[in-house]
Amino acid sequence: MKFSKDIATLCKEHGLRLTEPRKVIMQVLADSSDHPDAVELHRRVSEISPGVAIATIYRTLALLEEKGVLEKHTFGDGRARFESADQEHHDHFINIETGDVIEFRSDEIERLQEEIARQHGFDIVSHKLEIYVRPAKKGRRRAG
Amino acid sequence: MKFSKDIATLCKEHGLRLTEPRKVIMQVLADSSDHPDAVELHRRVSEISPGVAIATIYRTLALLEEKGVLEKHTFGDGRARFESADQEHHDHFINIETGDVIEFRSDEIERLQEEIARQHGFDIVSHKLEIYVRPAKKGRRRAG
DNA sequence: GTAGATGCAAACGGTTTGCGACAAT
DNA sequence: ATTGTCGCAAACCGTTTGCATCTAC
Repeated sequence: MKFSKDIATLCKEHGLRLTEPRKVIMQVLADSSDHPDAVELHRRVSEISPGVAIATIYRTLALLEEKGVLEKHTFGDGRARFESADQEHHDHFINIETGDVIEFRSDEIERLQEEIARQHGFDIVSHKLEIYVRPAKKGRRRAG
Repeated sequence: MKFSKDIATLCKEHGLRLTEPRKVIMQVLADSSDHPDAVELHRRVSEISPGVAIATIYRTLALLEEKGVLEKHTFGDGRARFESADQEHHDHFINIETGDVIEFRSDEIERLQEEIARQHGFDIVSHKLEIYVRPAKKGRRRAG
């Protein structure tokens, strides 16, 4: 996950103290290429800094979301996942066989959404498109 | 909410006993034009049949989902909501000012999703598009 | 009569919070 | 020194489950 600025700068800019738990949590996020949930994040953080409480993970994530640094997503399974908010908006494929989350973007879909919302008399505040997929298997006829 | 068949028939067809709680739960669902969550459903059921436990609500909903009679949705707030599964697929607007859920359908968006999934080497299993909206207010400059 | 369904209460899993201790500024 | 942050444990909320009882078939 890529942040717009380095960790110390992000904290300073948002009036957050640069504490050890925060450094580790943000570093782990920065080093993650997937979308870990809080419990998985806690596991990874604990490998580096065993004392960090899961409450601190949640508080830090909530804080970073509040500051607009992270975006929260909930992909059906009840657990929240986070990603950097400074990226361009995108949607997600969720590979139901592996749990992997893959990002994609379609300007055409974005545009259609705007159009449909307008037709219904709405302004879009945000949206979420999740496509649950499995790897394409040509000629596949039954589940295997 | 409209079911494809009457309640007795639905139960019989799926090997479910036609019990009093089930009759009431399904009747309340049939009479609902919105998408109540389990707790709200329990509240409505309790007005008619005060003895029904919330566990029975959950069990009945899970059973009906399993039998393909209902579809489960989770709109961000953590609570599951249900709708009849025999309708044509559609997506949802969620009015963030009122909590109302409005259904819509766009064949064009459906088609684009298929196309993009194919480009990524995926088969779509299901998908979920939720557009969080507020009523359009022309010239609106600040929140009110 | 029997298996399935129910009510109750306790358990669950993810998340949040109150509190006193602690440490970044 | 001040105030934000921390770890801990308990609370929370929606949901699920074990168990004894009940009831539709």
